[in-house]
Amino acid sequence: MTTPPDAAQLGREERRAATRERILETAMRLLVEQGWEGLTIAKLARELDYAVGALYRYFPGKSAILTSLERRVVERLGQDLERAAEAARGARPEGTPEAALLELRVAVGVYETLPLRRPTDFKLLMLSLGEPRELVASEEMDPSLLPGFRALIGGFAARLIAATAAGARTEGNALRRTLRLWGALHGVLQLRKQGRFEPTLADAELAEELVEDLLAGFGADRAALDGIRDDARRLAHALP
Amino acid sequence: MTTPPDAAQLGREERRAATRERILETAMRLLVEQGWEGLTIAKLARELDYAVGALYRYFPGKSAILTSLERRVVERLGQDLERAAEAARGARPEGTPEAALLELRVAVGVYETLPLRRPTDFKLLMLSLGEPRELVASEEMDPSLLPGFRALIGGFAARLIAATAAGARTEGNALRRTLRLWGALHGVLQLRKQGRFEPTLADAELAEELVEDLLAGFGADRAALDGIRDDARRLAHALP
Amino acid sequence: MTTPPDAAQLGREERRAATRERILETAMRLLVEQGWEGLTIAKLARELDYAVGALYRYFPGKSAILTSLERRVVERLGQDLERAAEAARGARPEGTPEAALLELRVAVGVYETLPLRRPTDFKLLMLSLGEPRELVASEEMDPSLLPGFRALIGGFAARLIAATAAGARTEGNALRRTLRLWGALHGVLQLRKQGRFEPTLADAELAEELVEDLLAGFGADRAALDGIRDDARRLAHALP
Amino acid sequence: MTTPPDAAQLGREERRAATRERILETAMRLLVEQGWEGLTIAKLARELDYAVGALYRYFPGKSAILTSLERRVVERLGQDLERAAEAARGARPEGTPEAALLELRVAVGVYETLPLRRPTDFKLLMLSLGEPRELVASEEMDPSLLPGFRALIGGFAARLIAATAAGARTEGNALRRTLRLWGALHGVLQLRKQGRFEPTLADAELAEELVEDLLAGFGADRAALDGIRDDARRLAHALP
DNA sequence: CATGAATGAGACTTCATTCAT
DNA sequence: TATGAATGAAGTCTCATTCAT
Repeated sequence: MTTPPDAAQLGREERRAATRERILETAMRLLVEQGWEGLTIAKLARELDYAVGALYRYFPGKSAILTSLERRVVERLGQDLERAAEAARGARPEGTPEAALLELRVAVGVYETLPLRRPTDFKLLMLSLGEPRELVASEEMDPSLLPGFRALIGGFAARLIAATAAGARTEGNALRRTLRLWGALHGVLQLRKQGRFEPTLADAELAEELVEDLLAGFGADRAALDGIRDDARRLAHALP
Repeated sequence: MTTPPDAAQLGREERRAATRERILETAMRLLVEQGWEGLTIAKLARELDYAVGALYRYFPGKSAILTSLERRVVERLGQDLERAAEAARGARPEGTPEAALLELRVAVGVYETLPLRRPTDFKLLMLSLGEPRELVASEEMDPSLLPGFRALIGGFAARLIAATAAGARTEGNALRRTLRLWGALHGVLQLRKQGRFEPTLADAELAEELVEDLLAGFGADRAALDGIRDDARRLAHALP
Repeated sequence: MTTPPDAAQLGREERRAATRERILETAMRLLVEQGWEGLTIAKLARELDYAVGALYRYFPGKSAILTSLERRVVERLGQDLERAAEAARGARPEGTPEAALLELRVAVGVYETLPLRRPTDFKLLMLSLGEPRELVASEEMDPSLLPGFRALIGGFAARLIAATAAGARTEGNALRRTLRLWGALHGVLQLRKQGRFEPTLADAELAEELVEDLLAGFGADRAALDGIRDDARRLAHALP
Repeated sequence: MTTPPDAAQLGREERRAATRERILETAMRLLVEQGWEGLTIAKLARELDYAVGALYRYFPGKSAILTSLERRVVERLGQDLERAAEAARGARPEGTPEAALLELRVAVGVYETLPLRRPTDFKLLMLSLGEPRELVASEEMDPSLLPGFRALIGGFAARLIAATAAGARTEGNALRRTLRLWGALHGVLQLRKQGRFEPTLADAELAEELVEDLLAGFGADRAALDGIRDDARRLAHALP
């Protein structure tokens, strides 16, 4: 039942993966451009210059596509976080409270700049988090999504702990603080959509202020936050 | 030629309004139970034991129903805020910083407890705020929704200003702080849906912690926050 | 089973007739303004400031309204013809070929000017004659329509015969000529709708030329036709 | 990567065209049998033993079907005219007045015999010309219909001019005469539907008489018309 | 692997008609 | 008589999915 792993096969597998990727790319674009009802299989196929039936060779159905989209978003966010950590590492003398705070701040900045860096990714998250019903019925929910999600949260929490250890802020449950930070930040970013009602809502600095408020609320020193602000911004926006 | 302009007429108007209400009630339930695509005219009619056509005597179309739902939610939230303000007024000596802080804290609590007090209302807000695309196309968006929304925000902001004036917290732009507070709170509340992934997310105290963090970040005294916590909880949960 | 014909009853009957008339008037307007699908019972009732159900006290159904509309058109056309004959009578010395020709010409003019004088009536005729299917299913077709129609045709034919007898034109089957004349005239008038494709089609003189061609084809003298043209025009347009 | 661009490909295209044809055929039948409201997508699908959705792969909507039907009718009429001209060419010595008159007469005969040769096509024209409102909203009216229509009219006019040049009839504006002829002929043919009221109306010779009347009215010699009548009839009826 | 024809349920909306009040 | 709430079938169109080629 196993297929011979020779060159031809590999080439085939690779082409398959590339096609899957193309499909997901286009699906994501349609999704955020035209909303849920804008993503139809027929439109997707037309956009890809494919036949409708062909898509079903790559995905068992529409909801599988949606699940894959969600996973991709989570994965990319994880990669962003890693890259950001690396970039932040060298910006301050290692081991200092400031270094730990900057690393934490940049990690938050990764999410903060998501609507700018990957608007479609962010919109998908909005869709996912906003729907009272699950996007994809729980039974068919790909369980592999969960670890990715956990890893993300874990990464944040680790940085909070590191910052604490470095004396940058007071004690407190790191996981809970992470979740508060993430939820709050997402909530504020999400308000941007309502900018047509209240222009202030579309304001990009609203999120930055929130993050500083919260970190200050967690015990971080306002002066220290001021000191790293420019570097944090630069590093976060420098991400792909 | 003249029609009796009293009892009979009035009765008819009243029954009409009652029917409208019933329709909205049921629509709301379907919406939050089954999501956007779960609310179909046919299902709504079946649930109401009505013929499909009958609904169109009460609302010109599906989007009119959605708009009405949104307006109702905003209106009720406004009423909640007023009642909460009244209730909070007597709980502390008037004019003291604590009184101002409590009033502010209870106002936030109104939103904080919304998922418990009016789960369907909250879910509708989630839906509204979460959809990247507008629920109802902007052109047909009932403009009367906007003032209600503005009034809500304004009410919050006024309380922030009052608290500041009473010395309960440091200076800062009240409107921007209101928006941050609201967005952040909504974001954290919204995470509860994800409780199946991460049980902590369903935790009711997460929101409370966030609010205290933020108010502290705005300059409020942690001790004062501790002092009013129980009263604030009680007053907010006592709302209908 | 007969109702007492006293004053009150009569008044009631009269009011009933007046209401029927109002309904027909409005129905006709909707019909020609918005086409078949533009005439709906609900719209009709709204326009009349009536309840839907009320209309069913005056007409058993929609098709009864349509039938009544058709009858009214035919009746009014008959009245027009009578008035026109009367008016034409005095314009030329009685008994002369010219008098007979003028009377005939004016009778034709009655139909020729119908689109101007009663646009809605004419459009209804277009609708009736143009639909391959009967407008109103034959079974429910009011048989009283037929006599009116026959009378109309008969009136025309009589004038053709009179004109022949007076030497104004050559022999030929009067009924057949009438039908040819009527059909041809209607056909040309009907083309006006296509004026947006070919402006000439909207030209009012096209019909006049056709009538003269045909009468000439029937044997009438071109000079005589020229001689009565202005009077014929004037008399036909003077009708209500 | 290249797909076989021959047999298979062609076969599919051909089948597609054939299906389109089948749809149009059936639509035309329903249309003329049951009128505008008799042509519904559901009925059409049922008649074709198709699913409703399938039709939308061939036509973007109902009005596209109607437009296509109209175009087909106009196109076929144009082809008929060409064939008839060819057939008439040899029947009389070239260049004689009689040859020109015959060619003209046969061209008219093409339309005259349309109700017999292509009853459904004629009924569609009745529908099109008879509806006061446009069948298909002007904006979505396929502009390619117009040239076909113009060409048709132009063909008639050219023959009238040719006949005049050959001395067969007196001077007069050819285009206007064409339009009169066409409109009048259509009007008389259209009366046939009313045969149930007045049997004479169903009479096939009524149209022939009209045409001769009109051509005579245009100045043609009655004797010449008599001389070509049989040939004209034969040639016109010989068309497919 | 790819195609695209076909399915069929289901979406929203309209409308002539009935009937309790 | 008049009202207007209610019916329910029918309208057009969409869409995820299947399957023979």
